[in-house]
Amino acid sequence: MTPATSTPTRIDLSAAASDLRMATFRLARRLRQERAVDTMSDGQFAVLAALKINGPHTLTELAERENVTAPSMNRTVNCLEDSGWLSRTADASDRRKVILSATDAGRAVVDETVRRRNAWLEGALADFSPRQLAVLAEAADLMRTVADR
Amino acid sequence: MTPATSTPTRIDLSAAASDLRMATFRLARRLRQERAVDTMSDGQFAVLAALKINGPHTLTELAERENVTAPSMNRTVNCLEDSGWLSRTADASDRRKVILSATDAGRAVVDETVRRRNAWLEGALADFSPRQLAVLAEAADLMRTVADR
DNA sequence: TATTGTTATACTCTATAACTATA
DNA sequence: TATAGTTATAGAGTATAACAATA
Repeated sequence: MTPATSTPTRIDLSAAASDLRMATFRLARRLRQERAVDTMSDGQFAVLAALKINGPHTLTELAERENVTAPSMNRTVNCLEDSGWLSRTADASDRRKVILSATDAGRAVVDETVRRRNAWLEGALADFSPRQLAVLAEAADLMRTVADR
Repeated sequence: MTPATSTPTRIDLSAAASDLRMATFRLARRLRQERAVDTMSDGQFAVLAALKINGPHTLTELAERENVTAPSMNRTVNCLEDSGWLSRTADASDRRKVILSATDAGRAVVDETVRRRNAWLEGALADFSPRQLAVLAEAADLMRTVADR
């Protein structure tokens, strides 16, 4: 805005970056500790949650979304299918393709896992004021923007 | 504290927790991609950074800190030692113990990685307004508070 | 006997290469 | 010939069990 704020802003940028980097790693580490009891692996959960939230996908779509190879995703999908959380159906228009969908049980597992993983953080956030929660909500949005660059 | 406000607050709390948790993991994952040495794994870097920042540790201390078993940490330490980034020295007072320290080269690798991650994040934050940077700065402070619970 | 570090071995996750079926 | 999915096999990383040295 004004010249008086432009120089501090440049200094703040470097400090803000360093602070945000350290805070992000520390919170990620703490959150990882709290979910150590989970039965499903991170990769399996990410796939199941994507299917529940964004609807059915093909194998290649899931592999690209999660940045893994098709054989690796195929193994993850096999595990989820063996557990009854995911089902394969043939694509009528292109018979090379297989449509992957979360089953009712799979959707329930996603909800339950999200609830459990959120529980600790919700407890921690309960001490904060509505204004502080709003700050965190806006920051989360900005962080997602940064991460998707 | 009326029923009219308590219910919306509880809903916001759950959503804020979920958004913050996902944003934190995504940003941490993106930041971890910025490294000084491609051959070093995330686990190896975390150990080396801990030794550089918090000083020498024993094997058991490192294993507990990183939430892995002693044999697993021993393997990580062996890799870092083979690369010349970490050194073992005997503990004079208790000869069962081995003191693990980052070498000069190891400290330099940590510094370079931190520098790269900060530079990348600064570039990403450059698009934001002073108000948005202030939001991120306050959020970083709150996140640190949560992580230290 | 308990603790610290280490080795032996197995399991999980991911990757590359090769194969089958379909477009 | 190219694409979608799958199987075969190998390389990291982590785990449990067993062992050696020291307290």
